[in-house]
Amino acid sequence: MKEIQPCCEPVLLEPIDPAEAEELSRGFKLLADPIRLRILSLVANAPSGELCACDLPAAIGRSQPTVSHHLSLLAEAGLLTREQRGKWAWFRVEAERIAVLRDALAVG
Amino acid sequence: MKEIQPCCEPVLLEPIDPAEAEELSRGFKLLADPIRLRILSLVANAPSGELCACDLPAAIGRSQPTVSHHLSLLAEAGLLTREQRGKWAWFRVEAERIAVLRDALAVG
DNA sequence: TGCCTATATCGACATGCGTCAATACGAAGT
DNA sequence: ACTTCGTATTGACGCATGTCGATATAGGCA
Repeated sequence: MKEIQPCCEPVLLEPIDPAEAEELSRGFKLLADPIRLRILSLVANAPSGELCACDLPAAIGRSQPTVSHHLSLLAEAGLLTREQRGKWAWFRVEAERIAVLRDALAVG
Repeated sequence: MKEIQPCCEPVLLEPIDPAEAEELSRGFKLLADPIRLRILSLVANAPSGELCACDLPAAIGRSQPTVSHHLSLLAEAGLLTREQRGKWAWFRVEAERIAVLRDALAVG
């Protein structure tokens, strides 16, 4: 639905306006859940750089609908990209998207 | 209550375990609100490096209790430090704490 | 066609959280 | 002591969200 924009001034280095704060907070909300962080970590550290959704419920100990829900949120925001291969869905991390959030926390 | 630990492996560079994910997600939860981001930005960009709580309700357009609540959350987590001077409360950004969260998003 | 499996969606529930009015606390000044 | 003013706390409200069971969708295979 809403992709995280590759914009946004660094929060600590320059004043941000309400709109930017709203935008950035939407990004951090996605990182504000331990399951989603573990999903990102698992995908990022997969040997091939991608991970099949089928492995995630067992790997993180949540139901398939719950995992599917989190994957959708991460993909909608552009933090993950989904590639359907046959009946399996493979995911990769979109590093630049995460870098946007990281850079917003740049310290003087 | 819970301070953000200066620990935590980079999410994208090495696998994180559930406990680290829990810990990190608590940190990002604090950044997952536009009002708190604006507070951090206002304090960080204050000319003297510190800001009086008294200026915040007008600056961000929220009630005094709401601002006080957010300030407490940020201070409890160590992202802000509070200094009471007379009846005024002055806040500073604890840059290293925020750097911990930023570094967790390090990209290969 | 029919079955199996991987994934998505729906519906419902409990919990968490942002918000403010009202109130309490606390420090400085008269 | 009393008042004033900045801040913290309480209580209550609505809304968002994480979760799962049940169900739907869709692709591969026999």
